[in-house]
Amino acid sequence: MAESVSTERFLQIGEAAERASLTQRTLRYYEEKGLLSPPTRMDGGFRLYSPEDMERIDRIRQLKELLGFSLAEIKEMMEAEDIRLQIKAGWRKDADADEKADKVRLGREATLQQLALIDQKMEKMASLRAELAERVRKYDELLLRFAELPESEAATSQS
Amino acid sequence: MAESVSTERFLQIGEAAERASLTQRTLRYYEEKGLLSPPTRMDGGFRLYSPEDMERIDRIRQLKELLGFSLAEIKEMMEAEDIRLQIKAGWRKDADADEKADKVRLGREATLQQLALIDQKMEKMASLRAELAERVRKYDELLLRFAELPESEAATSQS
DNA sequence: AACAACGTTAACGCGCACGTCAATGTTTGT
DNA sequence: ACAAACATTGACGTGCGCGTTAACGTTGTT
Repeated sequence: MAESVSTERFLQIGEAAERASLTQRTLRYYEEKGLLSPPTRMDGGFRLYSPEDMERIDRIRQLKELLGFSLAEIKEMMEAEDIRLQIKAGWRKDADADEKADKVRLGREATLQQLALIDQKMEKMASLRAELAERVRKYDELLLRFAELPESEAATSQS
Repeated sequence: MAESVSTERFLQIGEAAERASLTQRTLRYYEEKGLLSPPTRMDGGFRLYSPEDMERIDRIRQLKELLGFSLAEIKEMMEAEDIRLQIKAGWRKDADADEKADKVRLGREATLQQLALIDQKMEKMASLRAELAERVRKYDELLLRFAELPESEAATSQS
């Protein structure tokens, strides 16, 4: 009844996949590609995903779907996540304060990098958005002119 | 010296590709897939891209790189662009005012759809951004505590 | 002990979005 | 008239991100 890995909150691949809205194949694939560190296993060899694993999986999904990064790119970017999860998991007792501070600084830097990327992308999106909004304005303008001159030739427009 | 298609502002595939930061293969591929309507040709068969074609190509690039849509999705979305370019190119004289207004309405609707998609994506990005910013805040907090307690065990943090 | 439900690895397959020849034709400068 | 630069249409190749199938082992329930 009691497993070695404190069964609470650990999911095996079926539920993990479902909760993450991914397939089992995808989770195994991410592991193959080194995006996910090999999860703990049950005695029989079944994968057990920790809550931290689940967080990480979610982050991967966001980076991929939202920002459209390739798995290779994401692997690079996950440096920040790695450090954060290490910190959350509690410090190694063999590390002294200076070492810890260095890690935190690294995590901070990597996160700032990601923020910069996001800001860049949001800027471009905002400008695309503005362009489209302006376009709608022009459509509305045209429609108004149709409404005003019901039966005449409503100006063959240019710009 | 003078070509049939008023050579001004028309680019052949080499320059077109370079200006769009795409390859010639990609332009031909987009044409194959119906994302680009067959451009005009020189007498020898060389493709000539109009400024409108170039606009369209740029829009495709934006939708793909910025928003991460597949070419199939983009093809659907380009309905709006098609209508807009038809309008810019001047109305067909065989269409009456009602028909024109309908077209404009269609273009408007399609553009609004795209706006909605962008807004959706921007919202999600903003929330990811907030999450990362908060994370940086926590890093800074941690670093402050390291600075305050120079040599003691600086709290094995939890959340 | 049996059986369904769930998991494992390994291997092949597939659609997308092009890359990369190869063989050939066109345009342009001299 | 000829070469160098540029283009054309196939056709096959490629990397990514998984899907799918096969053969087999584990877990939980009855």
